Amino acid sequence: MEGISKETLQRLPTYLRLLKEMRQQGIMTVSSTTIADRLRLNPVQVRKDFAGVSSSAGKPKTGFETEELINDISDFLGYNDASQAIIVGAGKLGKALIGYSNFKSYGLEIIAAFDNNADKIPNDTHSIPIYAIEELPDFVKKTGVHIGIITVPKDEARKVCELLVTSGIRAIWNFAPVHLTVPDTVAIKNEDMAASLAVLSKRLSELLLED
Amino acid sequence: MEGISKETLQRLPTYLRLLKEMRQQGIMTVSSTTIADRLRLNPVQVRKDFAGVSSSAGKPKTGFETEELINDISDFLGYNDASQAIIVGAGKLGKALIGYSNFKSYGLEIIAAFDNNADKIPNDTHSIPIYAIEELPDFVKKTGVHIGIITVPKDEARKVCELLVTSGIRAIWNFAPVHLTVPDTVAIKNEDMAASLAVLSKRLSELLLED
DNA sequence: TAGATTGTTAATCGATTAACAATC
DNA sequence: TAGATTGTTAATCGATTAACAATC
Repeated sequence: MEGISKETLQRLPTYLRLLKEMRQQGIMTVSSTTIADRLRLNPVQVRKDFAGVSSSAGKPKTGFETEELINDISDFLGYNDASQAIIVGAGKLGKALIGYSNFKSYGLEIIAAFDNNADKIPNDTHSIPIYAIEELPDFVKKTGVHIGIITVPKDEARKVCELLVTSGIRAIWNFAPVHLTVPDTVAIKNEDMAASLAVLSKRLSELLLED
Repeated sequence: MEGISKETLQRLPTYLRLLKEMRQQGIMTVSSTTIADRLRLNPVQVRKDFAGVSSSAGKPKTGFETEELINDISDFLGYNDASQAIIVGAGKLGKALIGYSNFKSYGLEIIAAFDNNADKIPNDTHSIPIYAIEELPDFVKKTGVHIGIITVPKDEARKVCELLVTSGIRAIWNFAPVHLTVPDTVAIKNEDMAASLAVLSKRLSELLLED
């Protein structure tokens, strides 16, 4: 229960995707070796990760039941009971995330968007309402929503973050290119494209040197 | 030079942002303690990270020169000579990334987009051309572009990835919710929203339990 | 000088992996 | 039975942090 490291936690969604893919192919049972091969991981690591979240043991010689693993991991990640979230900033990135239908299968349901120019924004395609940002605090209080997603330009991000915190939001997913900090009573995940890009670029330049 | 861990590498862009912010405020010199406080890190870690990328030492009692650090980190990350990239998939997310003007300051220049329905896509706002996907291999060969960004729906991602690899792309930044694997001669970064969300959700539920 | 801050060495911590007995 | 695969203990590896002398 407690023994799950952050690293394990981050691998779980990847396992889940692969397992679902395998299930679709009619694969009923899968070994840690197979999974490790597909994901370029160590089989011992895979087994340890599974042991942390799944009560059902694997069988020597056969491996794990695909279906059981899918259930256990989904449960552990809370994919079966979605949490509600609001998003602030209905620009391109905001809309992309709103339209990203997969979120629901990841246990996240975006129920409303907020924007400075709520009235100017054509509410095409999307089924969720867009409100003026002034209505945010009341909305949060009324609905008790816990998660806020920030997709505003970087100059507004800090202000929006504060507003979310004072309104009672308890978890913030920040896509603006600023490092936001919050009180200890609030969880934050700074989604840092620049950091990802740095890793990729570095590997690329190593590869190019090898040629 | 080689001594840079992946973790350090990922922290560098964060340092850089903070340092630039400070420079704008006219702060000429900064201590590792100050930076650590702002970013919730350990000051020793900050100093070690700096030592890995910057030749200029800090001065006891005063700290580091903001400007020098900015230069050294920017150089190290290659932000001063942008790499060219192409993007495959000009849907909402693709357009959001294309329009994300900040990339250039991160050393990434997106020079063209490719899409199944290139002709149907209104090439609004954006200055880069959108081509049919069939033209991708020739384009890559002609321009020698190294980096490919995948923003197609998940069912097409694998196919697109293969196309990129066979066309000669050497680094792939994948935003589709699939775990892609590539030959060792190609660098890949699977941008995994589900993994980020898992970490955030877990912290949130821990917080809510504390209440 | 006294005090803040540096750079570095050593200790700690945690995650990954190797080794191996158990078992289907 | 023989062989593949499991779960777990111990060894390894690497990153973080504590301790501290050096110095502006």
